[in-house]
This record gives sequence, structure tokens and C-alpha cells, in this order.
Amino acid sequence: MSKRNRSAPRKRPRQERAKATVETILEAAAHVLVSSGYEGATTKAVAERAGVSIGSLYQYFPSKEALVAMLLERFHQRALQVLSDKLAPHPITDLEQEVRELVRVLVEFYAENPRLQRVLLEQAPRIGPLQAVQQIEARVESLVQIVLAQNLEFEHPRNLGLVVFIIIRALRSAVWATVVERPELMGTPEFVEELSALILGYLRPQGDRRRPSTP
Amino acid sequence: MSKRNRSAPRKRPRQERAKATVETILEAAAHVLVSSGYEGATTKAVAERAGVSIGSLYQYFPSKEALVAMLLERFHQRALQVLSDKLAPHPITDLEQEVRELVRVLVEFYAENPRLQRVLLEQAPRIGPLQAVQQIEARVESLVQIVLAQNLEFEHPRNLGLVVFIIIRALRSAVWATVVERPELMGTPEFVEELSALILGYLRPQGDRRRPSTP
Amino acid sequence: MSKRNRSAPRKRPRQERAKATVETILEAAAHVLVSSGYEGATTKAVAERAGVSIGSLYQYFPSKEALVAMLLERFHQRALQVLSDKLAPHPITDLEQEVRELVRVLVEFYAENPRLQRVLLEQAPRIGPLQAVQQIEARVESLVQIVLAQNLEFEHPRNLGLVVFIIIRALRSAVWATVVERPELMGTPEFVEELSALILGYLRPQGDRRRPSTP
Amino acid sequence: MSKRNRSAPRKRPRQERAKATVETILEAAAHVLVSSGYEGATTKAVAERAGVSIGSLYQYFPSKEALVAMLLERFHQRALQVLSDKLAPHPITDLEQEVRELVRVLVEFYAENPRLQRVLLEQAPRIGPLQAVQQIEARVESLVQIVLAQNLEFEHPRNLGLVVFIIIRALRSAVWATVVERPELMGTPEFVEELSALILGYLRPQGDRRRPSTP
DNA sequence: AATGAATGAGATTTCATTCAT
DNA sequence: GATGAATGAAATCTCATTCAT
Repeated sequence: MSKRNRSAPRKRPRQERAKATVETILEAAAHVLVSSGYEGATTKAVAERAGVSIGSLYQYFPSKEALVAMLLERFHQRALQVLSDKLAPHPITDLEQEVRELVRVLVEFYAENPRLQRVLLEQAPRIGPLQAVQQIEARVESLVQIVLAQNLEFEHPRNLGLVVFIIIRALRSAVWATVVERPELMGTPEFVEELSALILGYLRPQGDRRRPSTP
Repeated sequence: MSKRNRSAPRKRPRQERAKATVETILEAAAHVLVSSGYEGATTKAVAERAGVSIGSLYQYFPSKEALVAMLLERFHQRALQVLSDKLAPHPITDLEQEVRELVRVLVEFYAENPRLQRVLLEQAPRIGPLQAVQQIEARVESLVQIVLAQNLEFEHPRNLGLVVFIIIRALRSAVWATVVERPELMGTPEFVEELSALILGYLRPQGDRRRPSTP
Repeated sequence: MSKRNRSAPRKRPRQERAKATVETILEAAAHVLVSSGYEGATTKAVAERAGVSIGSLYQYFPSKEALVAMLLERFHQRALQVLSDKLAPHPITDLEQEVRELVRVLVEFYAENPRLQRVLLEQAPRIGPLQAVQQIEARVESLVQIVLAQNLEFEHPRNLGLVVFIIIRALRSAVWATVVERPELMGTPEFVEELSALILGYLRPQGDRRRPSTP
Repeated sequence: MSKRNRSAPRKRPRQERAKATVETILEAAAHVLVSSGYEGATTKAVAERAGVSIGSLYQYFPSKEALVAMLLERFHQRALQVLSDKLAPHPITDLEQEVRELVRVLVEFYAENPRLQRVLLEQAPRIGPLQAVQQIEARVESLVQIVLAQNLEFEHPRNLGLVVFIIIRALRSAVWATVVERPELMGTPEFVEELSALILGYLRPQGDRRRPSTP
């Protein structure tokens, strides 16, 4: 708790060689994190795996946390990219298909390399909201909000910001929980279908909400 | 990686005195975790705060993790109690009100002592699914499943187990994310309302799912 | 270093039951010392083996060292008894046979229960010269000195006290070293013969000492 | 009992700096052992005296025992050197003078720094026969055996190996016992003389052994 | 006296991190 | 910049020993 900004990378590598070193270290970190878990992944082990001295590692990453943070950031950036592609402004004719497609893409993304994701996601709450990640999430939130604003009409006014906040958290968390607890569900069409149902049901006109079990 | 079961309590206190010691230690741990955070909470500090020797602490808890694990377990047990009370078999006339009430109670519960919860929940993924917690969650899942089976009728057959799994994760994770990211939302009626809408929308007859945005 | 007289037994048991407890504890200690070594022999283990609470053990022995000291003392006392029997005043016609016999008896004694002896003898230098043991050794020294004074005549005057000191140490240490390093030698007639030769050669009239290798 | 090889040094220092650190630690250990005794010598105190962190100490010595073991080993190595110098192949005209000289040199060696030696020798049996020490002793035994084989002629055949074993143990142990029990004797010519007599008497032609007390 | 929980000093371990070369 | 020895704070462990019941 005594050092500020433990998660920020120390400096931006200028030379090609330095960039390559950073990549090597990150790859080594990913590997060691997967094979040894967060606790077991010592910085020494990462440095060795990367074929770099411990001193050099600290040249580029001020702390172990910064290493994980960087991996997390890249991971989120890729997630953002995937979402951005889907959310990019375009004429929407069938919101339902749109949502379904988004969920499918998302689940597909998180189904990759689940062991690394598990370790990263476990550390995420500890590392705290990274500057970069927050910006990314904010962008996703606003993208989603824009799409919804243009495609939804509620009978009663709703706090769209809150709606989006809840959708994102519910979706993200349900996916993460599944990565951690039931990775075998990831990628089944059924799972995608149910998650879509969750979102779509939530987005339906409020008027229906009073009679959920009546025909 | 060399120690097994770091999170399991070391031994069961037999005498009254020992039980009291364990309680004192747990209370002290909660206090120190809140005031110093997880990293800052040293076992020495916990022992001192408890007015107990470090030896006694390690007599009952083999690691700092075990301390947090026990607090987590108790926390989840209380959550289960709250849910069980609401889910106890009883005639249900209005599922919507039922769900709303459940969500309200849940949010209320998680709104208590948010600083401790935040620390505990941040550590939860690291500590891994505790035996005890898993049993508790399984019980909640089955309780929810029973209630839904008796009160829902879908036009199309749905995998109720998956539905419940998703509901629980989405709800739990949304609440936890809010505890960690936007504690100020906890306890607002609006938040409860939206979470309820999320669940209720999901539970609505499937037939509606095809036309979410049409009147 | 803070407690005085750690090796003295705490008190003299008055009642029969107490005496029996002391014996039980000593037997347990001997057993555990043999099976676990000095470090591995915890007082708790000894108490458990004796079927006694740790508190009761400390009722009779103020420290672990006192336990070992008591075993050592008894061991030495038995050794003394053996030697005393041999050294008891009696007409001596053949000193050579006398020495040989003494050595034989001594080696025989130390050949018993070598595993316990090894542990005890390893601790002996740490525990330091016990009051009781010193008295015993002093008695042996004086017994030996008396016998020698009556049966030896040196051409040149010798410091008989030093001679006895050296004989005792050389003999004792050679036997102990053999117990520890080559237990298989213990009890071979050859070993007894050579030790006897060591002593006898030392005791021979000094005049001979100038020409050890000339015919 | 759970850790293997407690007395073996942890790793070999590679750089000059590291070697210097090891030396500093050993010197500090010797100093603290003398001033505080074995029990009183805490690893923390040794590290502090050496002006080195506790981590560095444990980097090179896995335990307090390993520290003592290393000091013992060096001590024995120096003793070996002293003996080797005396035992080095050379024409021997007067075995008696040779033995006397050897004993003198040995006693002289053990008379140095008796306080440290006392502590080391007290711990020696606990630490057990170190690999290195055993090799050293074996070398001494073989050196002695060679010298004796070339300079002795017995009327009756003797097991020279056993003779040497006994000589070494008797001599060593008598000297050690004196260091511990009567350090004031060390260095007196009388003590050297009597020890020499012990050895020389033992080495005398066996024919004499039958009549030790007859004129 | 008996019991065993509690004590507490010290040993040991472990790394993330720093720093001299 | 690179290297790896050194640092040092905590965690962890281990018992001999004490003490309240």
C-alpha cells in the first residue's frame, strides 16, 4: 500500500529490441501464470522463462502487478475490439438478432485460453479498476447506450445508464463465472441463447413486467 | 504451492475457551482487514488486535488466507440464511412481488458493512470455491429451482438448471460488482427495481422473446 | 539461558503413583528419543506416549533437558555400578587380566541399547557436566586411582591423577566414538583386546617408553 | 525431521561479492557463538553482526546448524592440514619423537580459541558426521596407517586398521574432552607427554603386553 | 494434581523489489 | 541497459514452557 501506481507500466519502450523484450516477458508471464497460478508465478520464474534477468524485468514493469495489469489491459482491449466491431454504427433492423450475435461473439471471445483468463480475472478485483480498462469499459458502455437509445422505446422512462451498467455487469459476470465455474458451458449454443434471453427479456417494454407468468 | 489446503481451518476448537479465542481472532481479522486492506492486514496485527499470541492464531488458522476463507464462509452462510428464509416453501401468489422482495432482501444484505465485503469479495476468486460455499450455493440453486418449477410455465421447454445457474450468477455478480465499483447504488430502490426487471424479464414466457421491441 | 538449573529434576515424588508416573515418562522419553532423535522428540510426544498431559510432565521435569539429564544420570549410574563391582577392593594378582576384564565389562555395558546411548551421548556435552554425573565420575576416578596406586610402580614419578584422567577419557571416548561410528565393532573380542592394549601399554613402566620400536 | 540436509550449505557463492558475504557471515557466526553460546546465538544476531540481511544469511546457509557445520568443517580442515604437514612422507628415524611432535602440534592446535572450539565440539555430535569431515578423517587415518606400516614391526600380527582407529579416537576424544572439561591442561608439556605415552605404549611390541607390571 | 489451551521467542521461508557493479 | 546479489518485511512454523481452569 505504500507505492503509488503499482499497476502502471514503467516506461514506454523506444527501441525495437526493448519492445521485443517486453513482448517476451509478457508471453513468459502468461505462460507462468497459467502453469503456476498467481501466487506461484514468481517474478524470478517469469524472468527466467523470458530468458531475461530479474533486473531487466523490473526495467519494464515496476511490479508483478503491473505485469498482470498489462496482460489484463491487452485482454480487455481485445474484448473491446470485438465488441466495437459489432457495435459500430450501422442500420439495425432486428435488435434481437443483434443482441444474440453480440452475445455469441462475446462468449466466443471469452472461451479462448480459459486458464489464463481465469487467473487474470481472479486478480482483476485486487488490481482494481485500471485506468486503461475503465476507459475501455466506458467506451463500451457508451456504445451500448447509443445503440439502445436508438433502438428501444420504453413505455415508462428508464435510467438508461443504469440499465446499461446492469446489462454489462450481468453479462460480463455471468460469462466470467461460467469461465471459472463451468467452462464446459462456454460455446454451447444453449448458453448463448439463454444469455441472450436474459438481456432481451430485460430490454422488453416495461409494461409486460407486471404479468410475468400469465399468458 | 507446497502447502495443501491453505484455506481450510486447522482444527476445531474443543473447549469453550478455544471457541472464544477463535471468535476473537475472526473479529479482529475483520477489523484489521477493513482498516488496512488485505495486503496491509498482517497476521501479527490481527493477533495483536485480538489480544492473542501469534501462536494461537496459527493454532487455528494455518494461514492468512484461512482467516479470510472463514470470514467468507460465514458471510455466505448468512447470505444463505437470508435467502432460505425468503425461499422457504410457501404459497406464492405473485411471483413478481416474490422476486422483487428477494432481490430487495439480497441487496439489503450485501449493502451491510460494504468495506469488509469489498475486501472479502476481492479475495474470493483467489481463495477459490470453498467446499462450504459450494454446498451453500448448491442449496440456493436447488431452492430457486424448486420455486421456479412450481410457478413458471414456459411455452417452450427450457433447461431450468441452466436458467437458475444464469440467474444466480448474473444476480450475484451484478451485486458484487456494484459493491466493488459503485457502492453508492446499493440500497437505492431503483437498483433493486432494475435487478428485478432483469430477472423477471428473463423469466417471462419465451413466446414473447421473439418480439422484444415491437408493441 | 535465562533459567537456572534446567537439568535438575523438579521435585522428588513422594507417592507411589507419582513415582510410577515418573517412570512412565522416562520410559516414554527413552522410546521417543530413540525413534525420533533429540530434536524430533517433542515434550508433547513424550507426554502423549506416556499417556500423561503435557502439564503433568512439567510437574516432574522442569524442562526437556531435565528429562534427558535424568536418563543420562541413570545411565551413568548403571555404568558406575558395573565398574564399582569390578573395582571393589580385592586382592589383585594379575593387573593385566584385571584391566582386560574391566574393559570387557565396560564395552559390554555400552553395547546395550546403542541407539538410546547414541542420542544421550550426543546431548551429554550440551547438557554439561551434571552434578550427579560428576560425582559418579569422580568416584570412578578415585577407585581407579586407588587400584593403580597399589599395583603400579613407575621408574619415574608420574602424575597419577593425570594418568587416570587420560585413561578414563581415552577409554570412554574411544568406546563412545565406536558406539556412534562403528557400532559393529562393539563386542568383538578384538576390540576389547586392543583397548586393553591401549591401557596396558600406557601403564607399563616408563623406562620402556624410550625404545618403543627396538627389539 | 522434515527438512533434509540441514547441515549442508545451500549454495556455492559464485561472485566475489558473494564469497565475501559468506566469509563475513562465518566470522560473525564464530563471534556470536563465542559470546552468546549456541542457544543464545540467533540467526538474526549473526546476520546483524555480519551487517547482512537475514535473507542473505539464509541464501547461503539453510539453517543455524549449517552455519555451525561449516565452521566445524573448516576447523577440521585446518586440523587436517596441521596433521598432514607432520605426516607428510619423510624419513623417520625416531618414531617416538615423531609421535611426541605430532601430539604436541595437535594439542597446540586445539588449544587455540578454546571458547569457539568448545561450542563447536559440543554441537559436533548433534550435527553428525559431516561428509567433508569424514573424508578428512579417512585421509588422516590412511596417512597414519602408512606411517605406522613403514615404521612398526609387531611380533604378533595386529589389525593395523583397528589400531589406527583406536589411536585416532582415543587421541581426538581425550583432547576434546580436555578442551571441554579441563581447558587449563591444554598446552602443558605434561599433558603432551602423557598423551604421547598413551600412544607409544600402545604401539610398543606386543610381546611386552603380557607383563606390564613385572620388572 | 491434572489438563490442554495459550504463549512467544526464534527459526525458517519466501519473494517482490532494490542496487551496486 | 543488463545482471544477479542483497534486501527486508511478513508469513509461517515450531515447540518448550506457562497458566487458567
